[in-house]
Amino acid sequence: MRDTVVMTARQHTGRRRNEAARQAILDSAVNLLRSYDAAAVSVDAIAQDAGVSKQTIYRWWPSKGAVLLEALLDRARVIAPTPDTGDLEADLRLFLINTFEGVADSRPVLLGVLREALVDTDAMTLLAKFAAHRRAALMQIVAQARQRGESLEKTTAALVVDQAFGLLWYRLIFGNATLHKRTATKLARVAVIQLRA
Amino acid sequence: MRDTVVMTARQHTGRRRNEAARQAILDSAVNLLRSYDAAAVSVDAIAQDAGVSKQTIYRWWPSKGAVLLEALLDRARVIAPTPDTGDLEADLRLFLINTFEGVADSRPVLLGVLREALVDTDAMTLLAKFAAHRRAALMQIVAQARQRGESLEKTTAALVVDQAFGLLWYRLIFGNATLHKRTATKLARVAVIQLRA
Amino acid sequence: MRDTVVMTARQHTGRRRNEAARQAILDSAVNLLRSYDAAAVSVDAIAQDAGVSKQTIYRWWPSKGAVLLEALLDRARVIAPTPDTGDLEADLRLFLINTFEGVADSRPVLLGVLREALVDTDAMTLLAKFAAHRRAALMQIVAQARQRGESLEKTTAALVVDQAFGLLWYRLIFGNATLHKRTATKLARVAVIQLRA
Amino acid sequence: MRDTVVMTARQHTGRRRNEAARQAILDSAVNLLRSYDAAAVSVDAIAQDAGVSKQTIYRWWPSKGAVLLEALLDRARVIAPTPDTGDLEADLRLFLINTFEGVADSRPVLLGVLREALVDTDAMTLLAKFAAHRRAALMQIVAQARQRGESLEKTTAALVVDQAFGLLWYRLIFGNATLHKRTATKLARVAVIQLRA
DNA sequence: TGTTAAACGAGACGGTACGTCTAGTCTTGCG
DNA sequence: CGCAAGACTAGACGTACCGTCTCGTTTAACA
Repeated sequence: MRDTVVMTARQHTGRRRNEAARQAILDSAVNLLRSYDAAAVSVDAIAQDAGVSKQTIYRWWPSKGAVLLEALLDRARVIAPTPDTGDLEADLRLFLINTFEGVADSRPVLLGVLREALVDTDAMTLLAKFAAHRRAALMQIVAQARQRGESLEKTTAALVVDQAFGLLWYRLIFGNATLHKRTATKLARVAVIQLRA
Repeated sequence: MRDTVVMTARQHTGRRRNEAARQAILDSAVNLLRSYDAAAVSVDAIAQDAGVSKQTIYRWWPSKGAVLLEALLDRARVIAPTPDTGDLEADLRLFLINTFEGVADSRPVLLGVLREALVDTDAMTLLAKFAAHRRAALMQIVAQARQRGESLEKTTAALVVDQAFGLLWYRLIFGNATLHKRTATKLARVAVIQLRA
Repeated sequence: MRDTVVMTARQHTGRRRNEAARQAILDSAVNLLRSYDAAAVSVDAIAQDAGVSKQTIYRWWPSKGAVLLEALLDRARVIAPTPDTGDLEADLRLFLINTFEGVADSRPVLLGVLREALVDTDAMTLLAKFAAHRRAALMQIVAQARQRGESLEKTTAALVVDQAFGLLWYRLIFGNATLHKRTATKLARVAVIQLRA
Repeated sequence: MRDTVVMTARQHTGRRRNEAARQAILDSAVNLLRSYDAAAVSVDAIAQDAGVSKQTIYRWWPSKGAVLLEALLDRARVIAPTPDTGDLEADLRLFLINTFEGVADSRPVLLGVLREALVDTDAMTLLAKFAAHRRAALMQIVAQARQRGESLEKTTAALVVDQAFGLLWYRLIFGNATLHKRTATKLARVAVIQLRA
């Protein structure tokens, strides 16, 4: 679809994996998740849009969910780095602002991945791993503060982390409120209050 | 009928909706969601398990998601009442404990509903409405405290509410931590701290 | 449908069968068979069009096919009388002309009945009985000639009769040629030749 | 070979149609039509009996009727060849005997096809085409005689042909008389009389 | 320079579920 | 009891999608 006009068709790469095809697949996955109403993202559609055979998809990914997840990660500004400014609230604020921003325009992708994960156990495993990874990143910020001498309870930290990502997912799913920079700022502030209480 | 002069809303004639069938359908929906691997909850399966024709399901619900959602609500010990003890933290604690308890053994049902909602727009509308209703109940607790004279910011309240339900859904989805009574207690405590800060 | 504007609704007749309802049902059956694409003649449609409950249909007829068949017979100019002019060819000609004429604008009805008969054994029994009746009428013409002294073989007569009605149904079904008055005339002529050979 | 010629058409890629599946489907269609009460020939039943997915049927045929028709043709001992013995009556006799024989044990199949054709327009189109083909074959026999110098009217020929096939279908449908070899012989004789009259 | 084997496109296949449609039965309350 | 309204069971219909399975082609790497 995208290729019809300009490109002279992807080259075969013979025995080696065709990186262009991989990219085209991930692009198509994201595009379809974004453009259509979420439900309409079938593997056939991805394959067709990417100008790729369905088999090529299933050669490299075990399921649709896995494709979507990799598409998410590949694209993911979602993945905010762990800052270390020496100030707990500042670190939290930066992390959350980055995360919220990255997530904002990936909403359909994230929800698509979640949907698939709720259907397919394997996909859920992958997504859960990703979520764990993100929690670890946020925990790391608290750990840094603890290493600087602050006395912060570990149980509380776990709660705060889940509250933060919970807020994120909750609003992504239900769309009841936005995930602005201001929200992130406020969230960082109250998180610090909780942690130090 | 056509002859009668003043029509005060047509009398119901014809066979009435079979309430037993309705209950059987909702029961089966819940049972299947609970017992099997989530994916196996097909409309055919529900119909068969309920000893009902598929048509009877589609006569009363627009889609599978709608059935699951109603099953959820129907059963919902999920739906905790809004307590009013005169103490903010106590109210929050009670509400959250009840909510967590109700949710605990409904996990497969809730995730099934969520899955369907992510596929089916109508189902999502319904689920979102339900979620809004629950948020309102929690907000009500804060409003009660405000009426007792406490000065609590509304924006913060909204954030705290979404954090609480966010935590709930996040842990339901990813299963990374449980939703104990202790968690609810702790959550209530930190929520109060946030609100009063 | 027909009734909405003018009629003031059929009266209930209490314990006795409502003849108006019977007529309305047969009318609707024929109308629907004629107007729509044959396939759309459901019992619900007939009931609705006749302003009648489905149960009323099934109270008096065993199946849809039976309704259609009775509708056919009721309406049936199809049912040509057995003429007796004293001349074999003239009798045949008259009978066939009448039959063809009656059949011409009942094509959708006849095909509808046939369709139903091919699905429903009971309906087929009824239709076969009707067909036998019609064959008997045509045989009667030959019998009359025989009584006038003509020597006509019975086996041949049976063949000629089936050829005539066969032609009729064949052309009704496949629509490959029309059933004009001229066709009837010609058919009568060749039939006589066959019979006297 | 196919390769030697200049190929303008696109090369076939992809998995090729499974001929065994096609055969199995047609076999099952015929078997079910024969064995069960006509009505029980559902697409699901055919698919199951053939060990084939329903989608595979719908991939290749537009409707159930189309499958049944092809099953009929595929099997068709129905399709008698056009003989050319140099004698009109002999040719007719041979053709009709063959046709009757072929038709005899295909009765359920033929009626099944007819039933479907009366429901489904596409199927009717196919069946009508088949019928036209058969009429042409019979007409051919008359044409041969005309070429040998016999003066046979064309209009009469058309009538005779429709009478013959009409007889065939009429008796198939109503089962009022059999389609013996003797019937065919007699039919050929009277047909010749008609044609030469 | 061939030969081999992985990667690829196309696309058929089995399976499972969806939501729709009918036939025929059953139930309720009015007349 | 006849009737209108209309819910109910049973089961077929045709569609959509998943993940698997050929085919025949392309090309990197090896012989």
